Amino acid sequence: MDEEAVGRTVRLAGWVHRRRDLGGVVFLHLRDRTGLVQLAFNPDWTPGPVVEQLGDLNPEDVIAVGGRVEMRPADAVNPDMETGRVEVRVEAMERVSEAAPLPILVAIPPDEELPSEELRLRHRVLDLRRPEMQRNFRIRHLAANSARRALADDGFLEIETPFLTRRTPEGARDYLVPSRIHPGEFYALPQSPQLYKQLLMVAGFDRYFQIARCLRDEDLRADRQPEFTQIDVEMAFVDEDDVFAAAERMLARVLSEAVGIDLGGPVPRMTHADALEHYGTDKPDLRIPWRLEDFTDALSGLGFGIIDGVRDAGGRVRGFRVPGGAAISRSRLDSASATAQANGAKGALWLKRSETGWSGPPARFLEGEPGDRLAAAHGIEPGDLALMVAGPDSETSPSLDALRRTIAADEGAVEEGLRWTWITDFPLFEADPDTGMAVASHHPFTMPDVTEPERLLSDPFSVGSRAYDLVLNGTELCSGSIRCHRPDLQRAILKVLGMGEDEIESRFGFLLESFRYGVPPHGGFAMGFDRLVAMLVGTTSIREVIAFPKTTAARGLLEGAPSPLAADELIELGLSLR
RNA sequence: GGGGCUGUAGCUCAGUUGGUUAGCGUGCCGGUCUGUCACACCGGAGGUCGCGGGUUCGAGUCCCGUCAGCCCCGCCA
Repeated sequence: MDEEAVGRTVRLAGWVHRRRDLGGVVFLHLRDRTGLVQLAFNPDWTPGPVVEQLGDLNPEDVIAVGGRVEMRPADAVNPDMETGRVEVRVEAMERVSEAAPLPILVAIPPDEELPSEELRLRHRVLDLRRPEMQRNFRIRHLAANSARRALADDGFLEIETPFLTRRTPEGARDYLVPSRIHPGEFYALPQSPQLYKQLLMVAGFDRYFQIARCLRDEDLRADRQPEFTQIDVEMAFVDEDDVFAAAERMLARVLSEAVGIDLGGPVPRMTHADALEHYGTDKPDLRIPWRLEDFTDALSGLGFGIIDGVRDAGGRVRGFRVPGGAAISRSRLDSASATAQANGAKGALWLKRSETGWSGPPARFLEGEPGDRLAAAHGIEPGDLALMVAGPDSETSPSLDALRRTIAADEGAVEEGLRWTWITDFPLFEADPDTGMAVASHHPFTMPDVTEPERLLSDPFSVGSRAYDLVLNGTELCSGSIRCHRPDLQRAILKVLGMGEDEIESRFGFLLESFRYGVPPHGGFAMGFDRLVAMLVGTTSIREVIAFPKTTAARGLLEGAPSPLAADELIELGLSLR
């Protein structure tokens, strides 16, 4: 609908977005998925009955009109509107459907806040009509299409896997489906197609992908929904370089075709150990220029009891320099200390350097040479702040990660743009903090970086893995690994995780059995599609890119899910409630 | 499971140390207006202050509980 249509007689249908009744002449914005266009009603070209009917029109009525596309008068052009140079001079109109008064507005004035998310979800069909939401889902569609085409062009085959699956108690809680035919037995909805895609590799499908729904019965967040979508990819006869290249080819195409962004060359890599050392987290936000440093040498042995005590206990003083941060107020530093405590540390230490000297808790130990040494070793200039946490790395890392992110956000130190990185060389196992038991740091089907099963059993925590994550701006977007295709290593891994022979057989026997008949080395990844799209449209809540999301209490407000079952329905399923 | 924020008209919000009749904007209804685009102007209707209990002469305001939404921790291989 633009200049090229001028002079044409058209028939348009859509929703009444907004109406401006000037008495003799009436303007109306008609809206559909493609946008807005102005309808002009004027007694000079609009029949009387149509003009009369206009008075009854409500916002969100569905109407169909016939008329002629014309240029607007020069002084009535709206440069803010895509179709603002033209209008449709209406000669006929039909009111197709009448809209009741709206619980929430679709045409929200520019200075008005959005309705509460509760109301937006309850009246989702109205919320989704807003042009912003229409744009989100157009981008989601483009991204899915690009990913599918990119993978297909790369030789991947799209194959579907079951929704009704066997429960695998590792990992997240499963959503369960009672079997009517087998009372007392349950299907599990898949947390991911992990095992099936490995079976497809054994089945000879070389390169598989699926845009797959995954379901996990865990507590929710802005970036976590009970059902979410992954671009699930697996390939045989590959190493990490092959997987990264495939992921990057797909990503480059999605970014370029959906939103016109350039991925910008190969994604850099960082080891898990380096990420923890320099950023305190395995998903660093590289838009923040500050890196963690070890201040232990510069600050210990000066008589500051806290620091010397931590050092003697094997801990370190780590922190980061905030250029110009000396201007940060005492109260904000106090709240920084609270942030550190909320993340497991005893508190945060701070030091400000001015032209005349140091201030902050350790300042009195820094008179003269020690202060100069500190400044030189860590590049601390007058006007800078150093924010530090003392303790074991297990406490300082999460605290410093939180501090680095909150202070950077406060100070406007988060740079624009997209900063991607692969995180590699994860440990195979982590110790459960409560029980000390080994748990898989990625998942139990990851290839260890050792070849002897004995090494796994004797010293599991020293074993590395061939797992990797793709991190964007501090968000884990994608995760994967080269899989363990050796039955002996796989059994050893499951043993380390605390399973006996019988349990291994009953839960994963089908996988290990398949490995007996010729299994190709394989690996892959799963990319969080909702998070990717959220990033593409510029939001952090994946509810903005899911048409009908659940609330944080896992309810569907629109349809009213979940809902109770009647007694006879329970009986048919062989269930009774406590 | 834990912590925090929010809940007042259809919607977005204000509401002072507890005090008389709870307000602005928008939407809705009625009216005027022939080039608007958040049209403008005039008039009107609209309230279980989330719900329950308590303190008080008196509670939107204070206390306890509860429900809902959101954010975070735990959890999410």
